[in-house]
This record gives sequence, C-alpha cells and structure tokens, in this order.
Amino acid sequence: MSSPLPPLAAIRVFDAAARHASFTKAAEELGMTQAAVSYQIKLLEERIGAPLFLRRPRQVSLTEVGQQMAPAVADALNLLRDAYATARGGAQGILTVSTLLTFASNWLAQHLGSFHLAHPTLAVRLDTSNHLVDFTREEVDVAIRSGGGEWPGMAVHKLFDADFTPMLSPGLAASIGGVHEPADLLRLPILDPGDPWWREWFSRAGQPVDWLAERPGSSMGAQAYEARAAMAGQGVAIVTRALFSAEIAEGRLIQPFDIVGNDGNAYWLVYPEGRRNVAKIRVFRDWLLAEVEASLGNTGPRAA
Amino acid sequence: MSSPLPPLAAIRVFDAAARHASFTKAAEELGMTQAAVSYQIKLLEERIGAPLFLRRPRQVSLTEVGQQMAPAVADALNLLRDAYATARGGAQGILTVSTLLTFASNWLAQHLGSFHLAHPTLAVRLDTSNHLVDFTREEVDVAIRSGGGEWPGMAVHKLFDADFTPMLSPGLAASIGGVHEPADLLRLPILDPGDPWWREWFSRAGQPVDWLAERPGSSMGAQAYEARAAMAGQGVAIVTRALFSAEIAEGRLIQPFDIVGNDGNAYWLVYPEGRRNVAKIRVFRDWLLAEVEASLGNTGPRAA
DNA sequence: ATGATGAATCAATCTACCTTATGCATGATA
DNA sequence: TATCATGCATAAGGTAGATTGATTCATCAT
Repeated sequence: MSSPLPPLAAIRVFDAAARHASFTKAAEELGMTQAAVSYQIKLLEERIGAPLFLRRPRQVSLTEVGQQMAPAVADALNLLRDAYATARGGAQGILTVSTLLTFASNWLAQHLGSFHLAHPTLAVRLDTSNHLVDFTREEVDVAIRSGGGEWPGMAVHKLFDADFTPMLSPGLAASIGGVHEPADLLRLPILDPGDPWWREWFSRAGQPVDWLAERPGSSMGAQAYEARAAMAGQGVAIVTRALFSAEIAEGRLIQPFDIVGNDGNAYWLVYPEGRRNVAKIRVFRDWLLAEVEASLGNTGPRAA
Repeated sequence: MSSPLPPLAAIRVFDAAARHASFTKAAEELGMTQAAVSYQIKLLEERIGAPLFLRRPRQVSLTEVGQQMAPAVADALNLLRDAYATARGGAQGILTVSTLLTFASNWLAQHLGSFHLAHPTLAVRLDTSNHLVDFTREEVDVAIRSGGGEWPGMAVHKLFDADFTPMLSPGLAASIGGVHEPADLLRLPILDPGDPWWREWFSRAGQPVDWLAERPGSSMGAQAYEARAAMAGQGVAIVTRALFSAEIAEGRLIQPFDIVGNDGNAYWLVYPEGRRNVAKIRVFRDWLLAEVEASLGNTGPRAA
C-alpha cells in the first residue's frame, strides 16, 4: 500500500537547493556548508536513481526529474511548516488550568478578568476538580494544588500559605458589641465546629477546645459555603485567609485576629518541569505570581 | 516569510505512531525500537511545546494538538511519497542514449526493435552526436563511445573492436570474377582512398601503399555513406566490420578477407560508475551486451 | 593571465539517533 | 490478591551518517 519515504533530511536540502538553483545559497539558508548540501543531494540522487541537478558552469539547474519533483516537495514541506506552526501556535491559544474548587471560586474567578485584559489572545479553560491531575494523561497545562510543595518532576511556585483564621460578617460582630478577643467568639454560633481547624486555632488563641466536637479532616472543599453563611451573618467560619482577601477588602467579611492556624499546607502553582519555558505557561505563571502578591499586599492582616 | 520546519525524522515517527495509536506498533512499522519512537515523540513534543499524545494505560491517544496535526502530516508525507515514487519511476520511463552517428544508424537502429519487445515500458531516446557527452551536465543515461576504453569515473563495457576491413557488393566482386586475394581489390574503384585505414589495411595485407593518397584522420563518421556506395556496387569501402554484420548476413555486402586493420579503438558502452545499479541502465546494459554478442556470433568472419 | 565563483571530493570529526537494558504503571488472569 | 503481560519512559553507550574544513577543478569575468 505505501511506498517508502525519501530520506527526509535530503529532501529538505533539495527543496532549498531547488529554490535557489544554487548549492551554496541553499547551504547558507540551511546554516550548513556547501559540502554538506552537495553530499545530501548526491545521496538523494542515488536513492532516486537519477540526477536531480545538471551541473552547469556557474549554477546548477534542475533536470526533468528534478523539475517534476520540486513543486511537490515544496508543497509537502509547506504543509508541514503550517502544521508545525499551528501546533506551536494552537498550543498557545488555550491554557487549561486544573484548579481546586475553593481556589477557583474564591480567587481565580475574581482575578481572571485582569489576565484576559493582559493577554486577550490566550483563552483560559478551567478544569475544576479536587483530584490530583496527572499531566501525562490529561490535557492540562498547569494546576493549582494544595499540599507540601513536593511533587517530583514538577516545577512548583508557592502562592500563599494555607493559613486559616475565623471570619465573620461586620454585622454579626456588631451584634455583640464587636469582637475584641478570641473568647468573644464563643458567644457566637460556630459554623462547622467539627472542623479540626477550629481545634487548632482556638488552642493557638489560648482558648479551651474540649467543647469542640472532634472529626477528622477539614471541610476544605466547603469553604465557599461556610464563607457565604458567615457573610450572611449566620455565624463564624474558619477559612483560608488568603482566599477571602477580596471579601475583606469589600467589607463583607472581617478577620478579627491576626492569629492564624496552619496545618503545613500551602497553595501551589504546579506544572511539568519540562514545560517551564512554554510561552503560555510562562505568561500565566508570571501573571499569577504577581497577582497573588498584589492581592495579599493590599489587604492588611487585620481588616476589622 | 517562512516558518521553520519541524524535525523531519520525528515527523515521520509521529505519523506512524498517530496511525497506530501505539508507539510499539509504530516502531515495528518503522523497523526500530519502541525506545526510539518514544524518544522522537518526546523530542517533537518539546519542540512544539505541547504534548501530542496522552499516555493512557494500555495505549496512547492523540491530544487535541496531535489530532489537529496528524492529518496534515499524513497528507504531507503522502505527497512526498508520491513525488519520490514518481521520481524513481519517472526516471525509469525514458532511457537516453548518447550514440555515435555510425553506431546509431548501422547497428542500434536495426536492433532496438528487439529491445522494445523485451522492455515495452522503457522508451529509448537516442541522442545522436559525435561530441563526448558530459554526464554531469547533460541529461543522458548511457553513451556509446569509441576509443581506448579509459574514462575515469565511468563504467565501461567493450562492445567490439573497431576492426576495419574492405567491403564490397557481391555484384561488384563478381564483375571481376570474384575477389580472391588482396591484390584483386586494386582492379576495383577504391572509395575514399585518402582514408588512413586503407594504408593500414593494405600494408597488413602485404600490398604496396605508396599509390594511396595520404590524409590525416579517418572518415569514421561517413562510414554509412561509403557503405551505401559500396552496396550500390560503386566501389570498395573500408569500414568497421562489426557495424555491418547485418548487411553481410543479408548478402548486400561481402567481406572478402579475414584480414582486419585496427587502430586501437573499440566501441564501448559507457555510463557513470555510480549509476551501475539503476534499473533501466542495468536492463539496457544486459540487453546490449547480449545482442552484440549474438550479432557478432551469427556472422562468421568470412561471409563471402 | 589572473582572480573570482561555485561545485566535487576527501579525510577527520562529531553528534544525533538508535539500541540495549531496565524500570514503572496498569490491566488482565488465575 | 498475587502474578503475569503489556506498553511507555528513561539511562547509558555505540555507531552510522552527517557535517566540516581544506583542497581541487572548471569556468567565467576582468
């Protein structure tokens, strides 16, 4: 069914030589020596079994066979050039980000607008799920992960520590005359008191913790819902501070104390080591790090 | 204007891998190892900046980028395959033979018919001229030359020695009661007595030569005309014996003596060393040598 | 004549590619 | 559940083939 392919390196050389009608010029274009061009052409001619060029005094010219072959070769190579270019460019058109649900809804969603402004040609596709993506088997460019920052073969950039701290609405705080010390919180409804984060935080704050229910595993994924309840004034939530800097800035939530708990995790930008220099990844990384920096900077720790 | 070409070796591998959706199968098709395929794909992916395959458990599958690229690559490679195939085949369609005028008209013309019968798909184009073709600057596949058989870089096959000997028509011979010894010729008109071949031949035949006009250079190129005159009974011609074996066989000429002159030349089939194994050249060479052998064999030296 | 240009050739070098060997993950099988 | 089979990735190493640099040769221009 399929005839053999010609030696492709020689084909590339032939194309250049045919276009220039000169081995020397072709060598220049290809960044090699005239000798190498001569060698490759000879090779191709031997494979074909017929000369491709007539060696005239001051220039070479195509034989009939060469004339017949040159346009087809040019077409084929142009096809390849196009396909290659679009593959490289096409890859730049869409950036797929695998993010944690909490990060997507509480941070990325609000900030992506500025990214689009800065890079209007690059569409961002969010892939929101909490499972650990495997870059080798899913079409994902970068991921936001929380954890210790140790993933072999991955390039990682820390976005912020997963510090958690109580949050509540200004209205709720006012209802008891303001929240001035940790003990004040005990007079308010605690949202999801089973979350181990509470235990950790209250002990850091020097408060008794024995009254708290004990339940393994934090409710991480549900932070958005708790925060919503807190903003509605239904109680005090304990959430990752950095994820709600916008709400604090807007006055919808207050962080009454600097005291934070931390279970050793942080949020990270992660992508395969080998793709460090891919344009769209570089662009996103630079933007994200700068944006995170800014969003942490302009909300002082105590915004109450 | 022109974007860069992708690494072509990798492209060839990609095409196979995409078609098979398997690196292992691709490796088989290409006659290399799975490791080599893996290497080339990885190389291409790095150049493109995006994965081309998703590595699923028991098989690989194309990413979006890969899916987009595969058909274009397939098209391009098919173009190349076609161009290559026609270049190889097209070269086989026509065989250009540069021949000496005398050989073309006195030998080739009569024998080419059998070549066409044996190889109906191969058209022979005769390029009849007496100048020494330069294979590097003219589109010629093989040449018939006369000379010493020493041409550097050329493959040569001797067809026959350029023995020359007198020839005349049977009628003319009969007009003097038959030609039995060299001296008998002196009673007949000698065609072109200035040809040095006569001098050489008569001296070999033990006859005086001082009566012959002296002129440098033989009339080689005019042998066909002299032979025609001889056949018409106008005199005795001295010509290259082997070129007229057909006329002897047909009884239109007779070669009265075995005695031949020879100036050291022979007729040769010549072609560039490097093209020894080109199919059409091999075919022509084999046919020509066999045909010459036969044409010399079935005309005994003395056909009078 | 003389020099300039462009290709062929040769020997020496180098490097990109391939192979071998191995490891790893996943499905299939018992 | 343990074992086996399959398929890809990776590392190390060797080699063929490509490339270079120097030279030659032929031709054309001055």
